[in-house]
Amino acid sequence: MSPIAVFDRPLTSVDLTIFSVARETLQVLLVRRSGAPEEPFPEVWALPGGFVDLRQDADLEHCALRKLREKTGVVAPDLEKVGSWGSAVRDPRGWSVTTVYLALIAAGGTALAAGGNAADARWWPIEGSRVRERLAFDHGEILKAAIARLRNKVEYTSLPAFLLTPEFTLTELQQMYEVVLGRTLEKKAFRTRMLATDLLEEVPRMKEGRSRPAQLYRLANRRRPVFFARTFSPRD
Amino acid sequence: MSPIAVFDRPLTSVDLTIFSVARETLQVLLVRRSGAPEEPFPEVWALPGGFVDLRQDADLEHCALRKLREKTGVVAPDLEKVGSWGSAVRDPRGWSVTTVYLALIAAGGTALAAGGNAADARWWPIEGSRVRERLAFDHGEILKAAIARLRNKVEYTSLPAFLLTPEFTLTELQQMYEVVLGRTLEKKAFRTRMLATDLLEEVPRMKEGRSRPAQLYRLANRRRPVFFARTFSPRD
DNA sequence: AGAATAGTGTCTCTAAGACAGTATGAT
DNA sequence: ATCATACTGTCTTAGAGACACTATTCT
Repeated sequence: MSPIAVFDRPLTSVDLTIFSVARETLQVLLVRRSGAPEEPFPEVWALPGGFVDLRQDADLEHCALRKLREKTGVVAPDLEKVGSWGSAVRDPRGWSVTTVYLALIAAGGTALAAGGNAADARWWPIEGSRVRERLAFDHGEILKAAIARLRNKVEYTSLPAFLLTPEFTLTELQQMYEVVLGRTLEKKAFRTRMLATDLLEEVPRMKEGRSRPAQLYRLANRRRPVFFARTFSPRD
Repeated sequence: MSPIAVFDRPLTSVDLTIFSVARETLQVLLVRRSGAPEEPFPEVWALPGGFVDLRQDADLEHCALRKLREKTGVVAPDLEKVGSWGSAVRDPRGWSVTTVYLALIAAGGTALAAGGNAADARWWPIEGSRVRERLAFDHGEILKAAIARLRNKVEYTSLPAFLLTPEFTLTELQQMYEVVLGRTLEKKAFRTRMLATDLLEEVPRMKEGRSRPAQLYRLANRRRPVFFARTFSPRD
């Protein structure tokens, strides 16, 4: 094989699908692209992301974490690969490959005001499998795939716990599942299932409200989501 | 944002994890790298793959299909993204990103003799989550992730059907599942489950053998794997 | 007392696991 | 008849779904 010429190298970027829940709706973080006319898709909304910086980024995940920090000021508790998209035509500047990550962040608390172009970052509600706005590049298709991945994974993991503040009630957790999945869940089955794992720890405190107080829980292990049993489950 | 200099572009490749089953063992296709001393990892076994050809390949999946065809002469019935790996150090030639695909091909029938360096392509048995040989680059880690993905997906899809010839018996299908998962399955539950979907179609023929003939089936829809019901399954 | 929300009891239903039993071919 | 393998009957168990019921706070 001959040496690889630089013109054989595609443009390489990272994009992020960052989800949260606000006002009982799944939301995704988008940024508005620069208005400079030499840029593709000027002023069009897009997934946050950007080109890999070979001097700054040790690997793709570091690059994604850096972009996330620059755009939102948060450190993602969970960053998951969604896939990569690469073709000759997805970017008018030439053959390009993007690697896409997915992150869930807690509702409300995040100030988007950190970066320079932060005024042009905002949450968009998911309607079905998309946002109302038409997105730059193939980001509409990518977002669709990320939502599908998220919904699928929520069926059998504790991922939605990352959408909540450190302490929460079972009802709040159930609401996160329901918002992401777009359907209601049965209360008793949900609670039995959640408590059957070692996912949650009671904290010795109740959430007071307008009625009966609710037990507060926190994640027993903040790092990675728990996987629930599924079909063909191994014998023990 | 300033224009992207070519030296900001990582090397970009595609690698394939191609699995089959032979002699009751899951096998992965590996190729031996060139012995030329200026190449990294000379004569070391590696996943088949190579750099994207910006003039030849329309997109990453076409590139993967081309590599697969060049190495094995088969057209993959199912090509699935596993993920991408990119870092400054995974290739000694510089910052590189590889996108990894997974394919299952039917046992036995495939002649590996197609390409030029075909003598250096062979099936390696999977032992646990790896092959005995030490692989080039980070291909050991990538293979481990691909096997994990495969095993996980087999728990709830009809993927192993792609490991079989067009017509097969339920016992043969069950054996494919058992080999991939590395554990035995209960016969009655397996058959009930398979026949409960519209995955299979009876063909009006039996497989004759040393004992009672077995009903032959084929896939009702050859295109994509079927997904089985799982926890939190939607109400109908 | 009544509203509101937290949390439980319990029945049904489905599908997996276990495993013994029956069916149908070759020899 | 015996062996080998295909295929089924049926009991048990685990967990989801349904849904009514009880519990604890507030006003």
